[in-house]
Amino acid sequence: MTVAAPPPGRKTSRAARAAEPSPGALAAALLGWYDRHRRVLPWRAPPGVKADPYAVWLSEIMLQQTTVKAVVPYFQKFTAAFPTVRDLAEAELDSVLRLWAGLGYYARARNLHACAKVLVDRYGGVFPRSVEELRALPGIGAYTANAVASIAFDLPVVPIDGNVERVLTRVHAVEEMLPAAKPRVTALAEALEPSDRPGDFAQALMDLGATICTPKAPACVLCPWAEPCLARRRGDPETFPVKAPKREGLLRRGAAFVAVRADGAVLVRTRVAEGLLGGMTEVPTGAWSGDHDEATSLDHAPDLGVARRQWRRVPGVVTHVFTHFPLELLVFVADVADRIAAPGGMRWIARKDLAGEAFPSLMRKVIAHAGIDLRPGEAPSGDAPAHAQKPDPTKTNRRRR
DNA sequence: AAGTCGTGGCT
DNA sequence: TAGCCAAGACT
Repeated sequence: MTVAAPPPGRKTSRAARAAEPSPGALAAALLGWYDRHRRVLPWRAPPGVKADPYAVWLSEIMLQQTTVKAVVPYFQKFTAAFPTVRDLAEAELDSVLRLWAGLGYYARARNLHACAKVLVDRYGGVFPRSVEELRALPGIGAYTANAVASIAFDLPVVPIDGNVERVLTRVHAVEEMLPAAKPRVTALAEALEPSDRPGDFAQALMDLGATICTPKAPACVLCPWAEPCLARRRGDPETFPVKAPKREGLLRRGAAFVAVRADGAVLVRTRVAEGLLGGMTEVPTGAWSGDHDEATSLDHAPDLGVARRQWRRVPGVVTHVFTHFPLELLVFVADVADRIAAPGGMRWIARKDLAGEAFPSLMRKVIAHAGIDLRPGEAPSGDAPAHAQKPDPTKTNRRRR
């Protein structure tokens, strides 16, 4: 199946074109590479062993727009806490969100839980074995349906993710812009699908994209598809895939309020179930807007019946970048008495329970900026209030100049 | 169908 | 450093 490398500075000759490997040969080369270089991942079954649909599904949901490195510890936590789909279905949503906290895209956790319930209620806890039924489940789109179908059930379908798009647009030098080129990429993938080992083929394509055909500085010399790859022949593999430039979001600002009781408890509330950080825990904040007025920040403080001057501004600002907008939060801290009641819709969280709360990363930054260490087993010792600790300069963004 | 939806690691 | 972007889904 090996094709002679074209001479340097070549034009694609008729002979070279005629010698292009067949789809079957390409698939065989990729599977051979996979057998030698497949990654060992916690959710991946050893060679020759059937994959566990639950592990495949859980990992695929976690891996949506998320790196393997970030997912691994979460996958471990989830499988330990919820060994089966039924365990997950029977859990409270809040306990799922607490375990998911920090991984981002929290709709995935809500849909994960909803999906587990449907699987138990309607499928007896057994994953359906068709793409159509999988696709109809909460949180499972075209990609994940194909991923589960191929990896867990060896159905002959190809999940098209960012890796596969990159590999195929490079091999074929697809100049059409994504996502417009998506149908073409799908066709290219389907043309390569081998009659056997669909699950390995899918994973091989993704491993190739993740370890060899990387966005920057692809390791073409190690690639099983180096010779037929048109992008490599052209010498500019990094230019593929062609994507439309995305415009940046506008900066939003706001104020966050960390009320700390004498016993160390912190005032929090739960965000609405849908939308940004839906269902997650937060300290009270004012609105996040492009025209936040610092002078009136305290107007948005929770009503604890304390004087305005009890709120002291922590120097610096917490910055956070969401996918579609950057955010700057001023942080105010107030020490209040133990007897102060939580305003409606809010509650006090004991110091020892802070680490386990469903705080998204943004809120962990805010709380850390306020001088509170969320790490479990790090209760403040002695007289100094927890928030009197010096803010960690590595996690705090002081205003420059 | 284009906008919404997180986060951290990498270059 | 400042952008880029990772095994996308949903509306």
